[in-house]
Amino acid sequence: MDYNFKDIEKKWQRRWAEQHTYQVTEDPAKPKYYVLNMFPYPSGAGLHVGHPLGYIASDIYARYKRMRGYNVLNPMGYDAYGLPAEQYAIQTGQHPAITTEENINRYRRQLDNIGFCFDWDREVRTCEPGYYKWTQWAFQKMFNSFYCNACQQAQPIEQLIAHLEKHGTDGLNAAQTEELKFTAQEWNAMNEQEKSQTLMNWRIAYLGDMVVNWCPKLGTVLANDEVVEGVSVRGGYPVVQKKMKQWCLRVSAYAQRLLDGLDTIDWTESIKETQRNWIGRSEGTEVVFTVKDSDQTFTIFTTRADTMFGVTFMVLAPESELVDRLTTPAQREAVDAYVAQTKKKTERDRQMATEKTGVFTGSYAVNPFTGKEVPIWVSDYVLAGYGTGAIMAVPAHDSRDYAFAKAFGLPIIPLIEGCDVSEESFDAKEGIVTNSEGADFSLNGLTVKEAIAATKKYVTEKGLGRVKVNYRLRDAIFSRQRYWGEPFPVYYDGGIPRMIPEECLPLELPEVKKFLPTETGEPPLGNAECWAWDTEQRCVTENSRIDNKVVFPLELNTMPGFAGSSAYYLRYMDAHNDKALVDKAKDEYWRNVDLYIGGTEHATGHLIYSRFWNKFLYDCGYSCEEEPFKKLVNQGMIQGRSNFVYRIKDTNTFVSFGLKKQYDVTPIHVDVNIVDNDILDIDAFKAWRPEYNDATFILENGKYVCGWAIEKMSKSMYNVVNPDHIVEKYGADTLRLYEMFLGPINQSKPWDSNGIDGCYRFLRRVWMLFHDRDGHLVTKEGTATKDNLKSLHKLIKKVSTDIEVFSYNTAISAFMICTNELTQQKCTDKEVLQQFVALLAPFAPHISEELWEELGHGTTVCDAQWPAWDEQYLQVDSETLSISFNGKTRFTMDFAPDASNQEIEQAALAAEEAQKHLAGKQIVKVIVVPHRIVNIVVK
RNA sequence: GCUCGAAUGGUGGAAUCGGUAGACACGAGGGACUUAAAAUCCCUUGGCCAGGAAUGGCUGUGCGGGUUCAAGUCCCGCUUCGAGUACCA
Repeated sequence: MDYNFKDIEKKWQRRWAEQHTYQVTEDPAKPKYYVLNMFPYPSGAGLHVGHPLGYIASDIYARYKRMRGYNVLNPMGYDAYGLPAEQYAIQTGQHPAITTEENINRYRRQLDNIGFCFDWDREVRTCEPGYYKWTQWAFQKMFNSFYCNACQQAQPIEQLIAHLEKHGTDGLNAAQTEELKFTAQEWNAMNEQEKSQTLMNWRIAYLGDMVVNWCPKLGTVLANDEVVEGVSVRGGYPVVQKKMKQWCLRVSAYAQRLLDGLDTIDWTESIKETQRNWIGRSEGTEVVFTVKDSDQTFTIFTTRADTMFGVTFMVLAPESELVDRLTTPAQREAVDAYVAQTKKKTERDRQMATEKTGVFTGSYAVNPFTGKEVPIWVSDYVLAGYGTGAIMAVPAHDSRDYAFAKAFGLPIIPLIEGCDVSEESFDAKEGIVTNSEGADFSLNGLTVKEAIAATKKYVTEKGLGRVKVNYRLRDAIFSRQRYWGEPFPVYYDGGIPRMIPEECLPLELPEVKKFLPTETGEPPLGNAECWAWDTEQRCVTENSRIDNKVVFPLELNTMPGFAGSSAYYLRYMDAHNDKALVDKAKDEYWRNVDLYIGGTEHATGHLIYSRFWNKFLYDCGYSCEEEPFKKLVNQGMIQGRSNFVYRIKDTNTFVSFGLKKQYDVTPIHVDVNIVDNDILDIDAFKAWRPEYNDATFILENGKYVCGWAIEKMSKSMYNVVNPDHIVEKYGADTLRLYEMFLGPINQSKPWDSNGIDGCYRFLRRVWMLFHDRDGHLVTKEGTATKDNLKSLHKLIKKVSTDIEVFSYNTAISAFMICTNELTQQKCTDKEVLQQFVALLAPFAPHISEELWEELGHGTTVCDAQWPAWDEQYLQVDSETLSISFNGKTRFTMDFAPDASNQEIEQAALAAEEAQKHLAGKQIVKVIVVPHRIVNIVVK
C-alpha cells in the first residue's frame, strides 16, 4: 500500500477539529510559550504560497515546544479593516463586511488545508464589535491620560488638571505639543471649551492641528509610515501637506522608552536599527535668537553648536507660524506667494527638487554670540515638523545651507582649520575650530567635539538656550476619513469632544447609503442616518434634527489600520472576555509573545505602534510586560518565478529558449501552472488563450523549453502559485516540508516548484520505511542495532539544535539522510522508529499522526515527549598513537578512525618539521584528520 | 548620499569555535526493471590534467592584498547585487 496522503490528511484534520486537539487553556503546572504570527489582512486574491511560509515556521516551533512540555498558545485571526474592501465597496456597492467575510472564509479554508495547530477558539477579527470595543476603550484611556516626563509614565489627566488648578503650568513636566505658559488663575478663568482645547496639548490621544499627509485620491490622511517617497503605500497616489484638525496619538512621548526597550528584546539587529533610525534621537542645542528692531525672539535647534560663528542667515519652514510674525510689510507679497506655491507642491515634488528655492522675510536675526545681524529667509528645505521649524544656516559646514547660500549669493564663513569650501561644504564633524572668537567666548583651537560641549555649557550658563534631545519620531495621526474602520467613541458637545461612557462601548459602526464622502466633503460616516449620541438614553440615535431631544453629533472619522492590530496579541489571551481587554490572571500567565513571526515591512508601522500601545497599557496596569514581543523572526518574501515563451516577431510561431538567439523574438509571460521544470505543456498552452490555438513551435530535443525570471509574485506576471494546488497534488506535509526546505526562513527567495518532488519522495520513503509491500507495519521490539541508534541519535541532536535556531532546511536534510540510513540498515526496531516519528511530527504532522497511531498509540503525537539524544551513541572511535623519533617518544597524535597509515606517517613527518620552528617549545599532542594536521598543542 | 545585509557548482542551498569546501535536494547524463510509458532503484555529476582502471595531481567559495601550520569563515582595500531610509539642521 502506497503513501496515501489525501486520506491521511483529511482524516487527521477532521480529528484535530473534532477533538479540539489544539485548544489551549491556562495551566499553571506547565510553563507557557506564546507563538504568534502577524495576522493577515484577508485580501480578495486569497493565499499564495508565500503567505504560509511564516505560519509553517511558527507552527513547527509551536508543535516542537508543545512536545517539550510547554503550554503553547498559537492563535490566529484577521486584520479585517482595510482599504481594499472599502475601495471595492465604492466600486460595486457591496458592503465591505460581506466581502471581508467571504475573504476570511476563503482564507480559513486555505489555512485548514495545511494542517496548522492554531487554537481557532481564540480567533479575533478586528472588525467585530466584541473586538473593537477594546480598541475604542484603549483610545478613551489614552484620551484620559497624559505623559509625565518626571516619572516617565502615563498618568490620569485628572492629575494634570489638579496641577493646573494649583500651579498653572509652573513646574509642569509633561510631554506636550507646544510649550504653554499660564498661571493657575488664568487656567481657572478659562471656560470649558478653552480648557478642553488647552488640555489637548497634553492628552495622549488628542485632537490637534497637524500638518498632515493628505492623499486627495484616497480622500484621507495618512501616517508617515503609510507614505513612501511622497506617494501612498496603498495605491501609489500623490500626497500633499495640509494643516487639518485630526485625532493624534502622542507616540513621541514614548520615544526614549521605545528606543531603550530595543536593547531588552531579541530582534534582528537590522530591524532594531530601522526602528532606531525611525525614532531618530539626536542630541543638540536650542538657541534663542532675537529679531532686530523688535521684541520678537525665536528658537532654533542645532546639533552643531560649534558653528555659531559661521551663521550667515536663518531659514524658516514655510508652514512655520514664525513666517507670518517675521515678514515685513515690504516682503509680505513675495512671502505669501512663496508659501502658497509650496503648499501646492506634493511631498514628492519637494523631495525631488534639486534646486533650492526661498524668499527673504525682510527681517534680521541677531546672533547672540557675535551680535551680528543675519537675514531671515523662508525655504521649503526646512521641515516644519522637526525641531522648531527654524534653523540657523551655516553654509560652510552644511551641504543644504551651502546650496542655498550659493543660490542666493549669501556669505560663507569657514570655521575649521584648513578646510576648503570653495566648491562644497565641509560637513564632517572633525578638525580644529578656527575663526570662532566672540567678546567673552572663544572656540578657537578646540576640536569640533570639544567645541560643541563648550558651546552647550556657555549657552546654558548665559541663558541663551538649553541642551535638548530631539526625536524624529512624530505623533501618529489617528483619524482616517474612511468608512471601513473603528468608529471613534466620541461625540461633540458644542465643539467639545467628549467620550461616550465606557459601559456603552462598543460604539458600533453605522450603516451608510454610500461609502463616499458626503456632498459637503464630510467623511463617509456623514452619510449615516443614525449617527448621533443621546446622552440621556445613552445610545446612538438619529441625526440631531429631532426636536425636544438633547442629541449630539458623533465623530465622523474612523481609526486607521494600525488601531486594531496594536493590541491583538493581548486579546488572544482572553478572546471572549466582555468585561476586560484581558483578564488580569490570564495576562499574568501568558504575559507577552515569546516568538513573533512576520515580515520586515512592518518595522516602522505596526511594530512601533504596537510597542507604544503596549507600553501605555503597561503604564495603566493592563499589561504586565513592557515589551509585547520578546523575540521577533522575520520571514523572507517568496518571490515569483515567471516563465516566458518566445514568439518570433509578427508570427504565431514560438521558439524554444535555447534556439531563440537565431530569431527576432518577443518574450511573453506564460502561466507557470502549465510549465513543468521549464518545459511547456504545449497542449495546455494552446488551450490557454484562443489566439494560441493554432500556434506552431520550434522545439529543441522534442521539447519546448521556457525562459524564466524572478519577479514579484502577482497575477499580472502569471506566476502566482496557489498552495491549494500543491496540497492537492503532493499533500500538505510535502508543502510544509518544501517551503521550509527552500532555504533559511529569513531569506527572500523565489518559489520554484522544481524541487518539490524531492520532499514528496522523502515522505514516501518514510512511509516505506515503516511498511512492507502489502502495507503491513514492519516494526519489531528490541531489534535496534548500534547503527540504528547512531543514525537516530545523530538525527535527534541535529533536529533539536536546528529547530532552536530556526534552521529548518538543514533539519530536513538530516531527516533525509537518516531515512536513507535506516532504510539501508533495514531498521525495524519499534523504539527507534517511534522516536523518528516523534521528531518528524512538527514538520509533517499528518503522516506522523498516522504512523503514530499505527504504532499503537492512543494519544496524539503532539503530546509525545520530544526525544533526547544520548552522546554515547554518537562518539567517534578515535585512536591515539604515540609517535617516536630517534627512539624517543616525542608526542601523541589523535587520528580520525579512517586515517590511512600513509597519512599518519605524513602527519608525523609534518609534525616533526613543525617542531623545528617552535623554538624551545614542546609538542605534546597532534590532532590529525585525513589529509591534514588539525591541531598541534604545544607547551 | 547614509545604514544594514549578501556574493559558494547548471539551480536552491550546507559547512558549529578558523580545521577534509560543495552536505541535502533539484536538474542533467548513464544503467536496471518494463512490450512501452510512468513510478521506483543503482551509478556519475565544480573545473582542468594524467591513467586501461582503481586512482593520483593541480585548481577552486565576487576581485586585490594581509594574518595563520591552516581562511568560504578573521583583518584592510575594492566590485556587484539586494533591503531599508533620506533635505532631521
